[in-house]
Amino acid sequence: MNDIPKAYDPGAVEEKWYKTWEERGYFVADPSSPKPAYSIVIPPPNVTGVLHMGHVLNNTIQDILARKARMQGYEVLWLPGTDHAGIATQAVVEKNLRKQGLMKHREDLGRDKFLEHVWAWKEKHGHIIVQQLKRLGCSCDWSRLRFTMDSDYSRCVQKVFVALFRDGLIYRGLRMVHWDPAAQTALSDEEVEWIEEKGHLWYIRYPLLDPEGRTLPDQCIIVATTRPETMLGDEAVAVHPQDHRYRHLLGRRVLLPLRNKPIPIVGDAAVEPEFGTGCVKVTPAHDPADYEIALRHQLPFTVVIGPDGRMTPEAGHGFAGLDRMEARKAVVAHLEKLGLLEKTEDYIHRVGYSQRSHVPIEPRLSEQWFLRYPEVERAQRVVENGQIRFHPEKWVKTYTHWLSNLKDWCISRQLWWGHRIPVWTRTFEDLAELEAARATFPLSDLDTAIRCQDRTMVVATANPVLQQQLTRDGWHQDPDVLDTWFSSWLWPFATMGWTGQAERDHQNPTLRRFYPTTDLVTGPDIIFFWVARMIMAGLRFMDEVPFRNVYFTGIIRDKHGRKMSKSLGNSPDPLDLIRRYGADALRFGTMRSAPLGQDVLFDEKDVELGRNFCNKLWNACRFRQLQQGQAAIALDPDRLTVDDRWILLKLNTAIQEIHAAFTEYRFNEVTQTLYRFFWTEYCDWYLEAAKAVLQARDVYQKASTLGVIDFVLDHTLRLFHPFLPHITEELWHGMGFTKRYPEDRGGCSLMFAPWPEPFAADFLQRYQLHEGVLRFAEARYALATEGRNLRRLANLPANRKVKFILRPAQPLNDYDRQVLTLLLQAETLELDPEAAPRRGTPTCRTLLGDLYLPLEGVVDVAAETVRLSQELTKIEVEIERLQQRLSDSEFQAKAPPHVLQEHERRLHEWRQKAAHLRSALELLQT
RNA sequence: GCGCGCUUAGCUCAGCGGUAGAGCAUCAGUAUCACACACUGGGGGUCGCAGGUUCAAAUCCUGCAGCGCGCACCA
Repeated sequence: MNDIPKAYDPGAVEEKWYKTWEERGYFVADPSSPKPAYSIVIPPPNVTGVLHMGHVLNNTIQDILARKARMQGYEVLWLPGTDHAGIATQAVVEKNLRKQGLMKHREDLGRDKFLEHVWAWKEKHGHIIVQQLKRLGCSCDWSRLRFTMDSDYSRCVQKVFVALFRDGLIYRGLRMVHWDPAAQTALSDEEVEWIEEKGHLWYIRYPLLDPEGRTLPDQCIIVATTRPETMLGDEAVAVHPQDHRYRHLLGRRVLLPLRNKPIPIVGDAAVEPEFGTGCVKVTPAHDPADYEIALRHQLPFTVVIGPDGRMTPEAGHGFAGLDRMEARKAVVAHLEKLGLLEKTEDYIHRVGYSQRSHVPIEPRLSEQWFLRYPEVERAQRVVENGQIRFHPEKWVKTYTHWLSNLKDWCISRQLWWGHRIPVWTRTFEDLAELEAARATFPLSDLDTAIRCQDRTMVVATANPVLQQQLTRDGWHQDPDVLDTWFSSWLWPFATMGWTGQAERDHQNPTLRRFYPTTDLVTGPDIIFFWVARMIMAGLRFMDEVPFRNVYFTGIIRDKHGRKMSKSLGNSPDPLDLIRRYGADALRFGTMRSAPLGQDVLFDEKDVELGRNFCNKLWNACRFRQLQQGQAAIALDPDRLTVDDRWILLKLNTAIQEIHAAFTEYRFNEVTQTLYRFFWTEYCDWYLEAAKAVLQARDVYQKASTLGVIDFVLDHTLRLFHPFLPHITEELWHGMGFTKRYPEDRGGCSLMFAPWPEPFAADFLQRYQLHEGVLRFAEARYALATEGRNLRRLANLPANRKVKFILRPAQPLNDYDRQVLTLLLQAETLELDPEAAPRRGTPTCRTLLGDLYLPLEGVVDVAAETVRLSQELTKIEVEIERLQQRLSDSEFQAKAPPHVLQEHERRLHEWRQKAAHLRSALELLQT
């Protein structure tokens, strides 16, 4: 017991307890438990990723919620898992294989071989993030670890696809999509980041042709463009049909420079006459707006930029093969040489970048699969009417705005790593043959949906037998995979074993108990990608919201407010922080600096503070352990000192504040309250005062105080446990608190000890815990501070024992005197109602009386005179202000009585202080 | 352009109608027997600007400015 080390060393303690909890199955959720249910599903991290600060913030919050719920007596399911992260993972593996020289392009290996490599990569790296979450202390039910590419999960994805396909919400079509030339795949609208950039507006002359197709000297139409390289694919020039500058040219043609191709001038209302020259070059295959114009005017689609971002042969000699950015320079150079570049203006515009590969996206015309979102209105309603609550609430607006401006979701990706689209097609010789084939499909198979167009039959199926058969029979399976989010949006129920068969799902104990989940904790950056879509999927397939509350964290930034990124090198490795400071320290520091709804400016200092705090907690318990003597088991009202009552009241206040903060998900406030209570109120004041009893000989009194200490520490450890799970568990056992609780409620582990509740009224009454106690205790603490200041002013070192004299303004008993002596670090404190100071005696006035440091001549008279005069001036200003206030008849008439009283009390206090200062000054002068 | 948020001590933020607060940083002192990852004391703010409401405004209202973030097909 007395060999507890002076400094807390988290390393061994943390690993030991995590292992114990896991081995004893404490994290496992039992659906058959009689307790009420509490559940969270983890936002699945990338399976091959590593832990970053965002994960730390996010998962610490989830762990706090889960651990608190367990203590509150809930059966807790925190369901963990990982995400296959299509583009990111495939890109990493491709890069790796290329580095190893195993391939140049994935086609070199072929689909099956390539996927073997990805799976091998997943097997190799997949456990890393899980291990890291464990190291952080996350109390997930690991027996239920899920992966979005698990076979069960894949079946869910396929079933959902088939169901939506059957309902006509999923369709395939030729569309202009956002194309990522680096990953070479289509993206959804949400995956494009619009970044404002400095660019140019190039004004290009397109020579006008006469009706016979001959060039007309000096007659040109000038178009303005930010992307001159696309002109190689122009098929028209458009003007507003009502624009009288150009109306007469409608129907005429211009000669497309560099390609020497005649193209028409068309009238289209989409053209804004005010912008540029009022003439738009129309590139149907490379611009969404131009695509629409082209459809309206039946223009051809000439593709001049290939899927890899290089110019195609269609771009013509001299350009074909160039990268689009090189082509831009080349086109401008050529135009300049030909004298067709009218002018170049600087221009700030927004360029779409792929969120994944950070290259400019390229609008591209291609066949893709789309989803018309289901349950949109209901999804909007459940958030607006509070069935799902957002914290902070401000995100509701963002959410509903997005939902009311939805476009269909492009769900196909030209990748190999992911859920392959479960669609097989076959084109038959004639309709009769098609009908014959169609008749062979059982209509009762809910996992299969069929659509026919002409002689082509499209079969979407999640039925594995049928899938194999179709492949065997030579049907063609769609080569694309689904957007990763198309699997993530099913996460809350697919992870719980959803099958889509109502009866089976109804029997599923996990779904029954734990769906809908209670809380979701995630970043606002994926409100559209994930949160909104989960709500839609939940409503569609479970007919119930997926969660009751969504807590949106802030984004973790560095201490300068910059986003954390690998290239900036400002992203600390959480595992390194854990090694150096401990997981508890990291958790506490992160939570303490993370206010609700605001970005978190992370500083390693926060973690240091967390470590220091753990050390403080450790030593406070160590101090208790080092005390000899027996502690009272129950608190004895007759033996409680004023300090005991004070700390009990402060504890109650802290519990109340913590409850209030938790109901609003204000985790940083909880940590701040805990910090203040434990460090300032308990350690700095209460423990120091309690030493008066602990150092005395009265064993009964000492037992009582030790009882209070144990009572407070017991509560403190429980309150801290969700934030600092490891150290609190260690101390819970070390202090022997397990003996105070039943086996399943704290006797074996702090994890299941009861969550502290504010004290009941009869408790407060029995121990006489009321306002008056606070006043008196705090007056004594204020006196201590004043006295320490006196000592400081007299330049007396803190360790020099000195005598203080107090002329008491109210009776003080011997216990109070002893406490004050201790708090003042005094040799003695003499209570003398007649005390009259000699000249040059440092003195101050407190609520409890005038305090003297009877050491003449130790004060620097000049300096002290200045200081006191300045203070007097300040006080006189305060008095003046208060007097003015109080003499105002309107204030007298309208201010509530307690405010009036408070002002009068304050005025009295200030006047007392002023009077004392004046006499102190006088004492110095003479 | 529309919407949202922020602006309080050197830094990060609390406070949201009745004497301006915390942590860190800073300055001074301390090896006191829980803790130097500590203790003690101090200094530091006309609460972005301008109006208004009120007996009383950092706090409520209006306008302005600066910063940040969403959303929007003006090439």
